[in-house]
Amino acid sequence: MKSWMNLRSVEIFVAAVEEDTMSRAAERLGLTQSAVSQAIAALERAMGGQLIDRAVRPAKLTLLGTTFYKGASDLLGRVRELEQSVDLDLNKLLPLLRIGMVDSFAATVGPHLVKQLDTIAAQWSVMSGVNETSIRALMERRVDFMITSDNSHNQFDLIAIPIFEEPFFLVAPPTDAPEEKTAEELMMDMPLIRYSRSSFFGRQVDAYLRERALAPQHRYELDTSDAVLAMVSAGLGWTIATPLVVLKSMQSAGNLRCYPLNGAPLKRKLWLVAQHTENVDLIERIATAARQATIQHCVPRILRLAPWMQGQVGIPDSPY
Amino acid sequence: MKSWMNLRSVEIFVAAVEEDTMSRAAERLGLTQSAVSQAIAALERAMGGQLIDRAVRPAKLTLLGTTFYKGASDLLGRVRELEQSVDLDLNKLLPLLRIGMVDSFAATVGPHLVKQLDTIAAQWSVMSGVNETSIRALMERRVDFMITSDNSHNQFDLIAIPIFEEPFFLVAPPTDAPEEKTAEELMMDMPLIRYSRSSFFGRQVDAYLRERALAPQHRYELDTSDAVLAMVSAGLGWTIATPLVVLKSMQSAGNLRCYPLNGAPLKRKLWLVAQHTENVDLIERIATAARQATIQHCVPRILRLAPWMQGQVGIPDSPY
DNA sequence: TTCGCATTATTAGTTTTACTTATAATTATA
DNA sequence: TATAATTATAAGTAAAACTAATAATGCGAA
Repeated sequence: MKSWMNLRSVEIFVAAVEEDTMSRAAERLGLTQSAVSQAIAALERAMGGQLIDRAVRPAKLTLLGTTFYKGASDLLGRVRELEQSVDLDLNKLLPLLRIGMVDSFAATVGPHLVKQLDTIAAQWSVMSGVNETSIRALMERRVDFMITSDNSHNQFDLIAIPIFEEPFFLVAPPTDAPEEKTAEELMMDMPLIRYSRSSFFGRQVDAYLRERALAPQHRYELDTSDAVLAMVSAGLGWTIATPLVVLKSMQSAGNLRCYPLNGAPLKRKLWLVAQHTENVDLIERIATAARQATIQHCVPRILRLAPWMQGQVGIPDSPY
Repeated sequence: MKSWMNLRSVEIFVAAVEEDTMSRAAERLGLTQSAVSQAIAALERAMGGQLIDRAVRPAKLTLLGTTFYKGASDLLGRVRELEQSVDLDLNKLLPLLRIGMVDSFAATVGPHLVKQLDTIAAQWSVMSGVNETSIRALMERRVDFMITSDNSHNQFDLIAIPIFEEPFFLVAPPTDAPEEKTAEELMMDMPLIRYSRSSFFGRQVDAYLRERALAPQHRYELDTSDAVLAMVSAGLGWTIATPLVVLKSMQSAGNLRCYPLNGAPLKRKLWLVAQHTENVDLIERIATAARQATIQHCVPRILRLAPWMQGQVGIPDSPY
């Protein structure tokens, strides 16, 4: 059960193969020739077969040696990778940092986040298209980090840190009628302005409505949240949105009214997602900055917009 | 430069994560709780950060711990794989052994090889189609071993052991004329019976002819060597072949005459090819058996057929 | 709070392993 | 056959991995 292999002797053997002689391997590793000889002999004893044919000079690898060398040097490569992933010097500038963000986040928190982290990378590439914020972009290494609500990260081998949580709510045009209507009444009165189902956001909203058995008439379907909110603002109907989305579209949307949805609140969670080979300090630093920037620059504006949301927006609990 | 990682402490950490507590990990590894505690503390010191958050109970992994755990358990998996590739108990039967062979080998040496190795596997799958003897079949793991002349193994990460080497020669129908003709005269007198270019063998012959600037008329092209030799035997032309191919087609081909080719002899090398993760003892045992079977059962027949070939057929030097 | 329980940390001593120095043995080459 | 280069072996030392025993910590219950 206990494995006989240890990295030190594997490293010594690989050095011996690569340097062609044990003596040179010893030099490279800062050891005596004797140590190398003993380490390789021990390896051979452990695996029960010769790795090196010493009956000829220069010594040649046996078949066992050849196969083992391939696997071993591959293994050492992975060890180096794992080591690097836990100690990267963050005082040095990264040459390039590629990060994807859902567009509502990119337009609201994004600038503050980049400003705060400016010193960690010489060059930034911030992408906010739908394609660049799907887990696929991360898997295909088009981006290194991602702030997204796509929660399919748990199906893959990725690190995901919760950054921000915000409720969905109902957005309607301002009424001139003095009496307040409830969310339900509004939903009956006017048509739904829909998001395109090609976005994760749109599918999330659809799922919510289906779950509630709400099948409102929908004559309008648009593929950017700006356009959706502009329609609402023009009095053409209502929609479902989250604070960041509304914040982003403030200019184009003008005046809007926000109503809480009844029942258990549907929330959207934004995650910082990264490959698990990514350096940990770096992940943590980005996560911290993203949380801070959101709290500092957006939460106050959100609460001004809809005070009843107090306690519903914020940072979700850490999962690990 | 020298890496701080060692497999033992990685193993201990992984056990601790998987068993949830250090005490249980100690039990699983047959250690004291103290050893586990110390090993993990040492790891944390080496990488300069906490892996486990002990301020809460049950203890939770930190982010660093989470990322490290993923990489670490992956690494351990690869270590086990590497270990297994060098110690497989050949006294136990393999459940299934899939081996591809070029058809001339399968038909001549094949049966003797299988007979000799019968005890190593419970079930055999011997494949000799063109597709099953190309390196691709090995890369796609449709077969575990392969005896082939396809030499593209050096482009991939494969083990290749030379098994047998044999010269190409000219095959012509028996003449009734008492005077001996030279190979060149024969090639001028009669048409070439060609192998289909879809086989590796056919392409090899084509390359040879092109290199020699030989562009003989070829009216016949056939896709099995049996058919080619049957044509030759029927007096329709000449072809180029190797001993094993002729041996294989003896029955269908009847009487044939073999002439050496002039100039540097073109040889075909047969290799035993396998993934380098394959067990070494197994590779070596198959290679040895294949060589023996060829020498014992085919070389004598070849030399009876063409005594001048003495010294040109045999086992090439070992490369490692 | 205070106690008991479960877990982890620390200390000191022991065993094992990794390494060095010095010397012997092996192989290739002149 | 000597000699140059390389590898192996023996004996001793330093470092590490581990154990046993005990102390410290966090949690839940009275």
